[in-house]
Amino acid sequence: MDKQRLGRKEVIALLQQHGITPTQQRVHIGRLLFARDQHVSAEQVLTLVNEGEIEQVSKATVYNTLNLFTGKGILREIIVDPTKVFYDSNTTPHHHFFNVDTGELLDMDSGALQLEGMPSAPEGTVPLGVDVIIRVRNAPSQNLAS
Amino acid sequence: MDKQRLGRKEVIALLQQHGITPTQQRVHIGRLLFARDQHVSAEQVLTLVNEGEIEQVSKATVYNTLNLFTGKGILREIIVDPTKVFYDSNTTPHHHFFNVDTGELLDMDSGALQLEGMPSAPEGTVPLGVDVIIRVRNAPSQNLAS
DNA sequence: GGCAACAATAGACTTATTCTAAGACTTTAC
DNA sequence: GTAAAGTCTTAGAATAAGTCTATTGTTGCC
Repeated sequence: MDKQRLGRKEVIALLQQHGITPTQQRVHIGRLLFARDQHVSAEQVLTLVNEGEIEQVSKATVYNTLNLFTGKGILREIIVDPTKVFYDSNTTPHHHFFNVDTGELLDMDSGALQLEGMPSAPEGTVPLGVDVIIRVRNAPSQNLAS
Repeated sequence: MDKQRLGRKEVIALLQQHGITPTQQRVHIGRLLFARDQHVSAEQVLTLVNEGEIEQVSKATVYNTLNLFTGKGILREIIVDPTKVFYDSNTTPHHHFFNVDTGELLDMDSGALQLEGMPSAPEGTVPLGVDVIIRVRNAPSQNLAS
């Protein structure tokens, strides 16, 4: 996980476009998140954001901000690990591999998987989105020494 | 959630077929779970299993048993709700709707949704299964009073 | 019957996330 | 510029799902 950053201006613009007041800490968090497509947990964000920097952000604010961004649609929640939530800074439609051995989450080549014959949502509900997760496990180590 | 039950004999046979020693509490839990296809949380199982009965099962045993059944393939874990894990007593391939407003989990008509062009698992991993979840929310109440 | 292996238990513990109550910052009105 | 109102942030307490530990109970086997 490198420490690449986005410019403040771009992040501020992004937040404002989505009706989010760009406070210092939100911009700070946003700069880390939106630097590139990535999967992070709240704890990782908390660590990154306070890494040897002057600006400190509290745990509560990290959680508030991640939830706010998710609600506004600029971040996507991924629920695959029973012990914690991941956040994906890529909100375009795509799917994931989840390695249950390592806890790693990987993007699937977009376009690789097509869904055919999507059923309509149950009575009285409207669809929010589709999550497809292919659960994988480390291959048993056979002939790894070739 | 009604209290329908399966016969002890059938559950014992099922457990033994999967190499599980059929102890009293495992059979008790199994009778509730396998009475029909359903989605339950560990807490629900704990409540059900101790509902006005003589036989009591501890929390630790409920968790141990659910994990054991999942490992042996007679129960399926469904991770959709960030606050808890659901267990599905229907282990045949099928997908789900998840209502984020109510926390309800519904089966999707099997065969409704087809996956085309499944990509291969990443290097060094083997696939375990595919989870498809359509997230829905309660429809905003327009013209409900017709 | 006695023993070894396995299973169940109560309750303490862990950990991600949320809540609470207080203080700090911003904005607007004047 | 100042004050009131509203919005954010914060530390730390609270919550709750799930796991662990150390002990006791069960079961099959000779």
